[in-house]
Amino acid sequence: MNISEKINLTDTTPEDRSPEDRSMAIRETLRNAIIDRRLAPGTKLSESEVGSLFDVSRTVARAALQMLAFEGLVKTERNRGAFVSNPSPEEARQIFASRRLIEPGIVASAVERITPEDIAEFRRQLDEEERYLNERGPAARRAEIKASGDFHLMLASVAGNVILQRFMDELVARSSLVIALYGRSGVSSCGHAEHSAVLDALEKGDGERAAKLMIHHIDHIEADLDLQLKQGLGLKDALSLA
Amino acid sequence: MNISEKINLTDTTPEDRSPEDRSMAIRETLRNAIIDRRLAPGTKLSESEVGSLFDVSRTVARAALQMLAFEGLVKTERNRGAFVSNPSPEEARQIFASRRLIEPGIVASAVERITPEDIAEFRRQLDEEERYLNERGPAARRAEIKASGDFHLMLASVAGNVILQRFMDELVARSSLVIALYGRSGVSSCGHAEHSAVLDALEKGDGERAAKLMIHHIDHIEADLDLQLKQGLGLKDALSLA
DNA sequence: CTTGGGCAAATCGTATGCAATCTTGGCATT
DNA sequence: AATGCCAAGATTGCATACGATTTGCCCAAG
Repeated sequence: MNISEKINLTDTTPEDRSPEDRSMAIRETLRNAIIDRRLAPGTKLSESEVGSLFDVSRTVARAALQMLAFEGLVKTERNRGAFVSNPSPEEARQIFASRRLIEPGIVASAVERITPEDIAEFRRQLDEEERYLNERGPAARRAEIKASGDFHLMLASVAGNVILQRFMDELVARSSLVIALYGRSGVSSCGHAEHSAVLDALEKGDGERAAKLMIHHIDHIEADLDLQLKQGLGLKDALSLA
Repeated sequence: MNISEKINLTDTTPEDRSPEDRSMAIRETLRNAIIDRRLAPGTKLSESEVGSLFDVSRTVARAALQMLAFEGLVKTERNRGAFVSNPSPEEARQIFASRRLIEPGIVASAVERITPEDIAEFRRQLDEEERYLNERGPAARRAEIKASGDFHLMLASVAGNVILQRFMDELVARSSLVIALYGRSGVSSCGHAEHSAVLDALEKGDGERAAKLMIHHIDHIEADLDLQLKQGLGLKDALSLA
């Protein structure tokens, strides 16, 4: 199967494609394709394929894949290639444990720095979320998941700590993979309401409450997963390759 | 100045130098050189220099530098090269803010998983710390700083969350850079006692107290820094290049 | 003496070639 | 029929070559 159909090469604007750093642009495009599930876990991303897709040499394609490997979105196997990550249930648990630790802190910072303009921006974002929520079809689903993650990333951005922001970038992206693999229900139907609630608390300056709501939100997301570890077998990776 | 004298190429054992992943080994060696200050902030690390030093091509040297750039230990400037990071005071604050957020959580996980064998290992580690503390000379200083960071990394390891462990890897390494730049006193003379106190609390199973001690410990480290922000100029990077 | 332009050196960005390694299909053997 | 083995194909790992960009120096002009 050719992955080219799954990748929208135009979702990075042409002029951000500055004279340089094409590998960064490729990383971004692949990242987006992965987090909104156009590229399923287990998909092979060979250097030559990626390279020819973006019309660059293997060198720069490789650089992009290395970056993705570093943030845990792809796994590379020696002399075999790069594959979209297939997080284990244990990894999933650790991802959410990390989020439970970090996000309340982000909320606490955000409540002190958020501006009315930020609030308005958040409202727009939530409206968009809701719009996708009411649409049908896989495209809307994907957009909804993406938008849902963006809420958390915007929050991290408002918090103003670029290090935590990068950590959240990684955690949100990997969460999306996990949800793709282990999610059971119609995703975050509850998620939207919870996002709103967090934002309301932030607007009132009630950081305490916002943090609590955020933890509950994360709990709910994780509770919606089916993380039975039918592990113990090393071949479960092979089985989930499909 | 040649950086070769500053790098101990043998500090990775020859046989861990498996048939492959030389870039990983190079990254590790450079990392160690950076975090214990043999390579000062601002030092230029050109691809060819690193390559010839480790007797590899620029390709693999470049991969190592990319990884270091990803974890914030070096900064790369387009068409100019890679330089050991020169964290700004603001970055320093964000690093410690992140640690204040993450480390208490790590302690909380660790207290539930720590074994008597772990405790013994920690004691050994603290003894080593103390030994360096009582020695004189820059080498002992460097070793002390390294050992002090290792305490936090061991804790993360015991906590059992590989994601947080990786975050801590980055934060501890960058902290070392920050201390090198902004530290004022005889480093962690107090640090050792505080490490012991945290361990004691862990041994007693008092996670609450251990977490509090850890926060105070981080506060003390940061309080020892001189983080006056004479910023506002974009060229401050150039000034601090020395 | 200072300033501006231009040339040379150094360094990075990228493409490509070759060797090593892994996978796959078929064939022989049990 | 099942298993083990071997050769061919494919893919990565690495090195090197070439072009682009930046830097620093030197010299000339003011």
